[in-house]
Amino acid sequence: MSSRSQAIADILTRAIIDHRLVPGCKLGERELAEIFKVSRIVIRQALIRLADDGLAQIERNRGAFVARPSMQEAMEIYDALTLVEQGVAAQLSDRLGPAGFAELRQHVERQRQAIEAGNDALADVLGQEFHTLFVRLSRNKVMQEIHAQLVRRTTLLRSLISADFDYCNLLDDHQRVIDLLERGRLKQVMELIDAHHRSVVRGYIMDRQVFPELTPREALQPYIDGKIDKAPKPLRKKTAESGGTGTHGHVHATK
Amino acid sequence: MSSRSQAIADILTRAIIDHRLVPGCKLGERELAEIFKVSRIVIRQALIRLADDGLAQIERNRGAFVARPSMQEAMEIYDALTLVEQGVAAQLSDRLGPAGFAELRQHVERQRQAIEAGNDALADVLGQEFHTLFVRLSRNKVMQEIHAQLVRRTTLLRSLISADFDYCNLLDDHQRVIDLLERGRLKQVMELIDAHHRSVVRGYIMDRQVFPELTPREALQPYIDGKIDKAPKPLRKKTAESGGTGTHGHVHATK
DNA sequence: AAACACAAGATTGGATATCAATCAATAAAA
DNA sequence: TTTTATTGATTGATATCCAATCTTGTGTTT
Repeated sequence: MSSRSQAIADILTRAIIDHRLVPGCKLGERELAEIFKVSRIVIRQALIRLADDGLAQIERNRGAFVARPSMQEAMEIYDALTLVEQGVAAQLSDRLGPAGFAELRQHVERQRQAIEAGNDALADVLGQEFHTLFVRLSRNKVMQEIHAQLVRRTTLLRSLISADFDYCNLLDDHQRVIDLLERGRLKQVMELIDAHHRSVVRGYIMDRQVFPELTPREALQPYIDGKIDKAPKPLRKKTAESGGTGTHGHVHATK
Repeated sequence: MSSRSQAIADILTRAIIDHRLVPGCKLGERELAEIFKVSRIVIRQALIRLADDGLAQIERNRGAFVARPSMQEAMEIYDALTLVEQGVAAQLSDRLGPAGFAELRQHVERQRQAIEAGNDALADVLGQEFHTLFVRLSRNKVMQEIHAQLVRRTTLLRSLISADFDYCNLLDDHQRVIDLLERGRLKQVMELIDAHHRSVVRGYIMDRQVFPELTPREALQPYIDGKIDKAPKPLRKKTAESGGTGTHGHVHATK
């Protein structure tokens, strides 16, 4: 079993990517120590890990806060993500066998079903996981870790914006990536990946102010109680109502 | 000023990439605490940072050691580095202006002079820095940090191998990358980057045994005394004598 | 009333001492 | 010689304490 501080860092990470802890939220040592019932030092170690991961920012003598990336940094993160996924696509275009393509298609199918069922939260998660699966097929653990970190940071970014996503578009993109990749159309795949991420960034309107709806204690309690474990269930306020027909749950950017 | 643990992590990182601390070397908390004259807690925090960076490995109840990457991991690191630099090259092929090209050429010229002067250590460092400069020109801080971490890990890898490098070949590669990039030959640039890294990996013969020549105390003392500060001066046992003519310092893999 | 200065309180960064759990290595027994 | 116990050392973690610094609230001055 790994260390306590790592476990706490994992929980904090989950809470952040679940948008239960929003950017700018103070992560006080004493408060967290009480919540997790550990000493302040363990909390500090966890916060160091979060800061190294880009999810928290530690200011000397002021404490740690959930990171509040600038628009500039948001762009850089998406650029980096695009670069990584394009590179992986290039590698996979040579090396990916039928089993790999099958796995990708199966995943897309699962997401399609989630959308049909109107389960936006699940669809959101599956949409993210597609990218993770994509990179995992490269069989490069180092690359996987880099990519996972970037994905976490993009997930954090979503707390800062008031846009939502069009799951169908994203899903179609995934489907097309698979098709193009299988037919060896690498150039088109890479353009699609670029466009895919741009379509996400385009909707970004950074509201510098984010209102925390939960105190850290409220945000973290479910994880401690074990009420939230493996299956990610993001807490997202949907700004547009989710699709009612059950077949095409389009959700568009608001404002 | 940043935290003490960060400063110590930086020193340890420097000591590792300078090959003063070799893979497998035990990083005992008590010992390091005495060396740096801080408490064990600060050391532990520094070690956490190193582990997050992939330079150290923490085993529960056993302590921290300088990372000893497997051959598999070494390959993955180089693959990731190739992927990143190819991606950056693709970005730069659009966006890099004359000033950027001038900066690259100037750097290569400096390395050429170092080689002519027979200063292998400096040439080595400059050779590394070319890659860093290359990525910096992308103006993406997120990407820079990812790349810097990968470079640190490749530098660590060099402690594990008995091969040395042919500076001229690498320098020529750098020169050619610039030329090709300027002429918009992106495809060739990317092939060259791939070949460049492969030529490095090809010489890898991992000796699982590495003999520490310095105790941690000996390895770290110079940094504490401030005798080694900014300019990296790697301590490398050259397995072949450095070029004597002054114009072509070829150094080949041994054994 | 607004601006500034200053003191009190709170928080972080770090030190020290202490304890339990675990690993490593030696010593003892079969 | 192999196996088992014991001992010692190291890590993971806690509690307590202290100094430096930041925040805040108050009071004074203009």
